[in-house]
Amino acid sequence: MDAIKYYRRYEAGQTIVWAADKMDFVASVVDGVASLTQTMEDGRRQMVGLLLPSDFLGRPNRETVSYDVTAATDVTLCCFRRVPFQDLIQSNPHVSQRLLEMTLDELDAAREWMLLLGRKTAREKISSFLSIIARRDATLNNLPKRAEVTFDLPLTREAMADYLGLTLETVSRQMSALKRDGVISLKGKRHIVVPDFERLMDETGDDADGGVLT
Amino acid sequence: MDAIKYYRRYEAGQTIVWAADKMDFVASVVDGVASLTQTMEDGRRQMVGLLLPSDFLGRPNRETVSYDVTAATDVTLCCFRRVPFQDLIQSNPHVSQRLLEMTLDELDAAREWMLLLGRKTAREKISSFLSIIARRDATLNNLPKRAEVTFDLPLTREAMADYLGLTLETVSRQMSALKRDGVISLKGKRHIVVPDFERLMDETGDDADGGVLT
DNA sequence: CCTTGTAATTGATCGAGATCAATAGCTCTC
DNA sequence: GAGAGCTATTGATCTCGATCAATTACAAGG
Repeated sequence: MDAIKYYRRYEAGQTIVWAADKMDFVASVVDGVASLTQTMEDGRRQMVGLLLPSDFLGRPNRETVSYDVTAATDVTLCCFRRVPFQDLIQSNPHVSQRLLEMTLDELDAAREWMLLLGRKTAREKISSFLSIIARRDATLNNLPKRAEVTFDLPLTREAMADYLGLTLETVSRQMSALKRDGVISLKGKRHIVVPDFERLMDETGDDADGGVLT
Repeated sequence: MDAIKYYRRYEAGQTIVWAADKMDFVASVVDGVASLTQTMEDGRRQMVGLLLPSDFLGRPNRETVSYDVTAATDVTLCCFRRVPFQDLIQSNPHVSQRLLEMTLDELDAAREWMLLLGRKTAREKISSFLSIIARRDATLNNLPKRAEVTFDLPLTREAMADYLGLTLETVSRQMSALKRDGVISLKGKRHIVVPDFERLMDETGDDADGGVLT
C-alpha cells in the first residue's frame, strides 16, 4: 500500500478536480479542508460534501466525479494511483470493508445534511454548522461537558452559504444575531468562541441527546 | 446466501422500522416503494431516502438506523438475518464490493438531492422529482427519445412535500401549474402523463445532458 | 343514499430569507 | 498612506413559499 502512495499540496482556493474531469487517483485528506460543490447552469451552487482530515476522496472503478473539488484551506492529500488502488481492493477484502464503513458514515452525514437543507431555519442551519465544526475539532482534543469551546472557521461566509443553502448575507446576519444573543463571540472574522456548547446545541433544532431513550 | 433469506410484506403506510429501534435484518426491496424519514422534535419531517425495487436497506455491523423506514406503497422485502449476512460479507469479498458500489451510487443520488433541497425552486423540485420517478420506471421498459412517458406516483402529496422540503400545498399548486402549462397531465390524482419528456427535463434546472462535453 | 374520513385543490395573507445596494475592515502593493 | 481588491456587515425592499382556512373529490361503510 505504501508503495503506491504520494503526497500533494493545494493552496486555499485552488481547484483539485473539476466536475466530469478525469481523476487518476483516489486520496485521503491529511491536513486542511476540501469541499465538493455542484453548480447549476445559471451559477447557483450547493456544497455537497466537506472533507476534513482522514476523509476519503474519489471513487474506485470510476474515472470521473460529478462535482468540483476545491481546497477551502491549504490542503495536503495522501494520494494513491487509482488502478493500483483498485487492484489492492480486489486482493485485500479488508480494504473494501473499511471503505464501505466510511461510505456508509458519509451517507449518514449526507442524510442529516438533507434534513438541515430541507427543514431547518437559517439560525438552526448556522448553529448546526458551527457545532459540526466544533465537534470535528474537538475529537482531536478531549471534550469536557458544558465547557467553552474554541475553533477557527475553515470556510468563508460565501462557502458557508453554499454549504447551508443560504445567501452569504443571511449567513452574516445570523452570525451577528448569535453573537448579539451571546451564543458565540467572534475574535476577528474566523475565530469563534462558544462559551456554552450546550447552549449552541439547543439552537440546532436537533434532539438534545443521541436518541438513546429520550 | 439463499439459505438465510426470507420474504416480508408490508402494507402502504405501515412502519417497517422506527428510528433507533433494533433491526435484526438487512433487506433488498423486491416490490413497492419505501421511504426513509427523519423527524425533528417539533414534527418537521424530511425524507432522506427513497427505496425503489432492487435498493438495499440496513447496515451491516450496526444494529440501529437513525431514521424511520415506512412503506409508501405495499412493499415486499427480501430479508437476510443480519448476523449471518455479516459473516457472508467476511467470507465473500465480492459481496462487500458490490455493496460498496451500491452505497456509492446512493451517495451520488444523495448529493444531487442536496442540490435540489438547497438551491432549486419549488417548480424545479417538482419537475426533478417527476423525472426521477419517470426515469426509474422507464429503466424497466426501454426509453425512446422525446416521447410520451406515463407512470403512477408512488407517493402522496404530503410524502412528496417531505421528499422535496416543501409543504403539501406548494406541491399541489406547482402540480397544477405544470398541468396548466401543458408539461404534464393528470388522470386521477396519481397517474401522470408527460407528453414530452425533454420539456419536463428543461423544467428541472439540470444540465440538458449528462455532462459529456457540454 | 347519506355520512364519515382522507387526499387534494384553491384562496388569502404573512413572513423568512433573497435581492439590491451601500459601507466597513483588511491585507497588499506601489 | 493612498488605492485596489477582497471579505464581511448592515440596511431597505421584495418575493417565493409557508401558513391559515375553506372547499372539493373520492372511497368506504352503514
